[in-house]
Amino acid sequence: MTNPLIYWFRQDLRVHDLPGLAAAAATGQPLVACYILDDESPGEHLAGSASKWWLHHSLQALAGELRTIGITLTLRRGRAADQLGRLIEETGADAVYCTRQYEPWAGQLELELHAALQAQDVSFKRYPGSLLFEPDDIMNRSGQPFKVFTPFWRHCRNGAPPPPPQPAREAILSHSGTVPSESLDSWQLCPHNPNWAADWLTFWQPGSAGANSKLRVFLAEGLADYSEGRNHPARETTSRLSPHLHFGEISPRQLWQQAQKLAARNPAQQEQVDKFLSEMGWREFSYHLLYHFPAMAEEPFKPQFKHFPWQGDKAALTAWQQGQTGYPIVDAGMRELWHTGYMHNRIRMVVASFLTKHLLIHWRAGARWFWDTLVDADLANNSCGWQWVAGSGADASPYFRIFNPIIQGDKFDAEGIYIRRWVPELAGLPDRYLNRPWEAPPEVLAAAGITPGESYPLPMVDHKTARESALAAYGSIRG
DNA sequence: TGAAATGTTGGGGCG
DNA sequence: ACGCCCCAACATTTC
Repeated sequence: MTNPLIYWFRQDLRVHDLPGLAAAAATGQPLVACYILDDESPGEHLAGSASKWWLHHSLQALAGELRTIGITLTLRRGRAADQLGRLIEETGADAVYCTRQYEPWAGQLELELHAALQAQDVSFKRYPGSLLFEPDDIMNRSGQPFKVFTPFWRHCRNGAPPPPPQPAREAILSHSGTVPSESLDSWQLCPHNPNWAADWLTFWQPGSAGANSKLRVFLAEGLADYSEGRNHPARETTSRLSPHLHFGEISPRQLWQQAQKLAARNPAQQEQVDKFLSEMGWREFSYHLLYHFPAMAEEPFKPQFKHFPWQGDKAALTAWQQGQTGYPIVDAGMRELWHTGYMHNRIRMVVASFLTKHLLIHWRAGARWFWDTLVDADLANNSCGWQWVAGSGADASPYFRIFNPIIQGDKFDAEGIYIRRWVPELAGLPDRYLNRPWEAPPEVLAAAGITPGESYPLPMVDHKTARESALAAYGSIRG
């Protein structure tokens, strides 16, 4: 009688193209599939509210998929090390397999588990599966990690392409019999009182099926105009795959392969495909940076930013969070985030620039808010993205690249579709005043039913003044 | 994956 | 015909 093997699901909530799971199946051992809700190991990087909502539904989807191949997903709550130990005791498993994670806390946990399990004669194996390229494989000529995106990505693209996804195989896993499981509902990952996610399932479908459907739609409809269209928040040109990628419901290798296939069939779209792949490249770059520089989530990558004169205006932070800054494009973005758990990437840059530069609020305050409210909250992308905007990151946008929220709105939401959707109190304004309601003549405001300062806030800061203060603040830390 | 300030050029109105 | 001014359009530099 062979001992069972535990496959420990983490941020790899899929069945297909998952090397660790394939390796587990290849052993021929009976399988115990588990997910452990660990509130302790992540420390302050414990999943936020929107992520928890997603996790609930994603686990439900995964359990369903596993069921179709005869496997029951066992749910446990507690420290991963404790729960794995308990499962080993209960089942007599002699091995634990999982997919690697790259967050500093997660890497630390993997090391500890490796030691602890080995001491009990249980083998612990971790496999790649969340990235196109492993961080240890991508180094510059002097053996150091890349700190600039362009050479990083050139290096990745010039080397061997990522291996193609593994073909789907059916019913290769045998289950090890019943192992007691907690109930997903008892974890209460979904919000209630109030249930702010009541309608989220109408636009999100967590799980592999939802991921594949998003990919299909993107390849068929979004990709053709990706390069330009991706900048326009009202267009449905972006893939919206980020939460699916974060939870590992679809593998990046699959995205790579499908996009390349499409370019092979239709060479005219190569430029669009390359752009899409390079966005995946930014994801890789962030993961590699966080892996090599684990302080990235807490500390500025550029040390001089330790002395940046951030301001801690609580009321200003609240106005930003609630989408009440008086700058329509900023407010639209913040409200999209609050209502859907998502924000278009272009607008993320705009609101992040506004928080760190117009309001001079620390990027970590913004990162924390995103962490709690985004369904795609991801430590690598979030930390690197915020540091990029704030100017403190590796290969960051120069500090003085201060987005003008008025011009950004004019340029990327020229017809005002995005603003009218998320800031409906401005819907009656003609396009030319949508991004500058304070300039609208009284009769135009009256016709649109707007009372500045009441139905919609006046700008909380003057753009020109704020820009000058930001430049002065930056001047104070320049070497 | 910016914006604003500054510089340059060239066309048109006009004395 | 010419110089002058204005200004849009574009280019460069500066933050």
